[in-house]
Parts: sequence; C-alpha cells; structure tokens
Amino acid sequence: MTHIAIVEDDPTLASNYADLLSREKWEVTSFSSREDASIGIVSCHPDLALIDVGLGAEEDGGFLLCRELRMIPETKTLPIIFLTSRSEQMDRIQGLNLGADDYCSKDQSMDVTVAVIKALLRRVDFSKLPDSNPRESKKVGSLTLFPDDMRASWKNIQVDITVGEYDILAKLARHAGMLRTHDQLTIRDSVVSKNTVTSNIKRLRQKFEKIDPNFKAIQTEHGRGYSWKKD
Amino acid sequence: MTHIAIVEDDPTLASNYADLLSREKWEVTSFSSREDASIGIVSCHPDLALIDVGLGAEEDGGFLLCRELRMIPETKTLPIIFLTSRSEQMDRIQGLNLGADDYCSKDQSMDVTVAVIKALLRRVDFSKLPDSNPRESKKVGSLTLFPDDMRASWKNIQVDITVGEYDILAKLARHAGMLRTHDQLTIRDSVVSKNTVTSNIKRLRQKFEKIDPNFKAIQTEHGRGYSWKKD
DNA sequence: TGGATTTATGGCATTTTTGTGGCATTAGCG
DNA sequence: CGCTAATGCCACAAAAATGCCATAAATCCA
Repeated sequence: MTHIAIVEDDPTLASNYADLLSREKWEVTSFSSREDASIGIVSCHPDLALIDVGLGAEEDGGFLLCRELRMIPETKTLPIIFLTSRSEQMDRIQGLNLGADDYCSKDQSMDVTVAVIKALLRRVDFSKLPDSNPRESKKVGSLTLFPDDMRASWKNIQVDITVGEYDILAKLARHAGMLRTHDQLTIRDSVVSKNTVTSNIKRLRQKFEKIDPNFKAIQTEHGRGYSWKKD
Repeated sequence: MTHIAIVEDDPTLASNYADLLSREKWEVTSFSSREDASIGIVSCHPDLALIDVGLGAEEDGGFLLCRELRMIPETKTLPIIFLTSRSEQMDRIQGLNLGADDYCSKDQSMDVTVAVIKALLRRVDFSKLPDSNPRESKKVGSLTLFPDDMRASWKNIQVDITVGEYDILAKLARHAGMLRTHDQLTIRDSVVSKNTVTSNIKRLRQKFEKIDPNFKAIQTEHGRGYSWKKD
C-alpha cells in the first residue's frame, strides 16, 4: 500500500487531508511538527511526503524540514510535495530549488492535490526496476506486514486478510504495545458504527487463530480500545 | 547534455523559451505543430518535453499530443510539462490525468518554468535505470513479450492482442508476482474510465484461455488490483 | 455478588468490487 | 471518405467484502 506522510500543524487540515488520502486507499501517517516529522519520516519511510510550508512558528518551517530531509541519506530522494496557502511564485521556485518535487495550493480543491500526488507517484513508479524491488515488508515480532500488496504473514505463514482488515492490523501493529482507541482504528468517516471495528477485530482473530490456535497478539483493553502485544 | 523538446506554435514564444533553456546549457529542439512533434519527438528522444496546451487550431492540441505520446512505447514515460495560458484548475487535473508530470503558466516568470523543469529532471535522474534494451523480447514463465511489435506468445503460441491489451499485459508480467493497482495499470484518466482496465483484463483472459483453457496467470486481488502469477 | 456496560460471536443484509456481453465511439488505414 | 478493428462504456450478474444486529460472554464497579 502506498504510504504517505503528512506534515501539517493545523489539526483540522491535517485530518481533512488524512481523510482524503485514506479514501484513495493510501496509508497515511501524520506529523504535526518539524521535529516529529524529521525523526518519524526517516523511520517510517513513506513513499511520499506532503509538507505544509508554513509549519510551526517560523514562516517557513516546511522549507527547513525539506532541506533537512534532503540531507539525510534515507530521505534524500523522497518525493516531496509542498502545501502552501500563499500562492506567490517565489514560493514555488524556492520550494523546488530546495529539492521538493512540486507544490499545491491549499486554496484549491483537494482534487488537485490528489492529482498531483498521483502524477508524482506515477513518475516514481516508472523508474522502478521490475526485479530489483524486493517486496517491502515490516516485521513486528512474528508478524510481517507487506504494505505493497496489503498482505500479512504470521510466523511466515501467509494470512488471507482483506484490505479493510489489513488497514486495522497495520494500525495496531505499527504501534505495537500502545493503545489504539476505537476511533483511531476506524477506517472511513467516523459516522459508521463502532461494530465495524469490532467485526474486523473478530475476523482478524479468527484468521490468525486458524493458523496458530495460540494467537493472542490482539489484546482488548476493556473500555479503552485494543493493542498489539509484541512477542 | 540534457535535451529538451518544445512544442509551441507561437514562433515568438517558442524562440523565447528556446533562448531561456539554452542559457541553462540544455539542448533544445522546437516543434510548431502536433504532427511534427509526434513524429519528431519519437525520433529525437529528448529527456523532457515542454508542450503548449493550446496547440494548433483545436483548443487543446497539447492534450491530444500528450495522449498520443503516452501511447507510443518510446515516449510512454517521457517527462512532460504543459504550458498553459489559462490557469484554471481543471487544466491541471486534466493534464495530470493524461499522464503529464506538471504544468506551468505562461503568465508567470520563466524562472518558474526553469525551476519546474529542473525539479522534474532531478526526479527522473534519481532513478536512472541501467536501461535494458526495450526491443529485446522478454520471457516470463510461459509468456514471451515482444516489445517491437507489441505481440505476445503463451507457451510458444502467438496470442493475438491489441496494443492496449499489450500495454496492460506488459505492466503485469514485467512485475510478475507483484500487485499492480488499477491506477498503475492505466495511464490515462482513472476517473472517467474505470472500466477500461477491467475490459482489457477481460479480453486478455479470453484470448489466453482460447489458447490454453487452463490459463490462470492473471490473478485478481479483490480490492487491491491484479497480479501476474509466475508459473 | 448483581446489574450495568463493554466486547465477542454467528448469521445475515448491504454495499462494494469485479466479471460479462453487448453496443457506441473512435482511431487507423487504404 | 468509408471501412474495420480497437477501445471505451454501460447495464446487469456474480462474487467478495463490509457493516449491522441480536444475543452471549466477559469485565467492571458499587
């Protein structure tokens, strides 16, 4: 699954973007400060980063972050798109010169942002070698997540889960040991009933137990939510 | 030397751009009509093309050209930047959906254009692949692809497929075993024609099954996309 | 311990996604 | 210009995924 990082300090906007991108079936990780982002992005290695230019107190925290990321080997070539509320052309030039790939005005429709992201992802994809790309995977104890195709395996046995299930599983496992509330595990709009999460957890457990009757990694924290127990 | 193609029917503008780009030490080739460009670009294989949207008599000759180029194997992944005098947001989305990489308004300073070009070149450069000869036939299990004439054979029996079908087949088979999303299998607009991929998959399966009733190499991964199963 | 609340479960309804055949439109070519 | 094949589009069918509900079980707290 394509993984996109958002760096935006306005919580409302951040969640708007998160919603929008989730709807495109992309995995989203949000950061609200430059400090969080520069550490987090390196460790969660997203496929693309969406960065608000006017981040933090400084007028151009986003630019600083971009410069920073471009100096770190792991993120030297990370596709970066700037979000800007001001639409002066200097911004665009400055951003591009710092090593960003493109920019989007926050004033326009978010459809534009999606189109820009898609175009950039396509460009990056064009140049992926067919064979030299081993399937990316993330290991959390006995669990292995394969974001590329939204699959998972437990003790090296492939578990046959659906995309919705993967979504929840990934959210749990990515934050292993930490509590995830119902809301945090909800896939789409928060309008849907809470049973949805419950149902998916149920199905996940069933599928894992079919492989390993002793499976206990999904822990329910009564009244709070769920968590993934590292083994 | 980086080689850039300009497609612009206003001679004054064309020469302005040519000057500007030459100043960046880039080699420039200009075309003034869609017809010239579609032939010329294929044969002079530039590193990037700058295309005026309002090319020729039609209001959107540039779009037509882009679509054309995206269907020709040699220019399928050519970096394309649109030049537009109108700056409506629909233009940007439409252009991007046609497979372009970015756009620039002709109203702004040309410095912006240069910055955009540089950003795109940088992105392409990040991932220069040791180009394998695209003319060589490629074998993937029982399947053999012949890029020259866009044909394919299955167990040494020639399958009579069309270019559009070849396109999708190649994308699937070249990434054998890996998931290809709907978006990845289509170059053009994914909003208007979502069934296009489905239709082509359908036809491909039909044609392969006619040869080999047991054909199962195209696997659908529900909610994810399709993949080619190695045999 | 008992009642209130939260979570688990199985089954079923709904929604989403994919497959199929047919037809309309378009591109390519002589 | 007109013919033919390719392509895209649509409506409906089939399959899969997802959400919902009633009820059972578990947990919490007074």
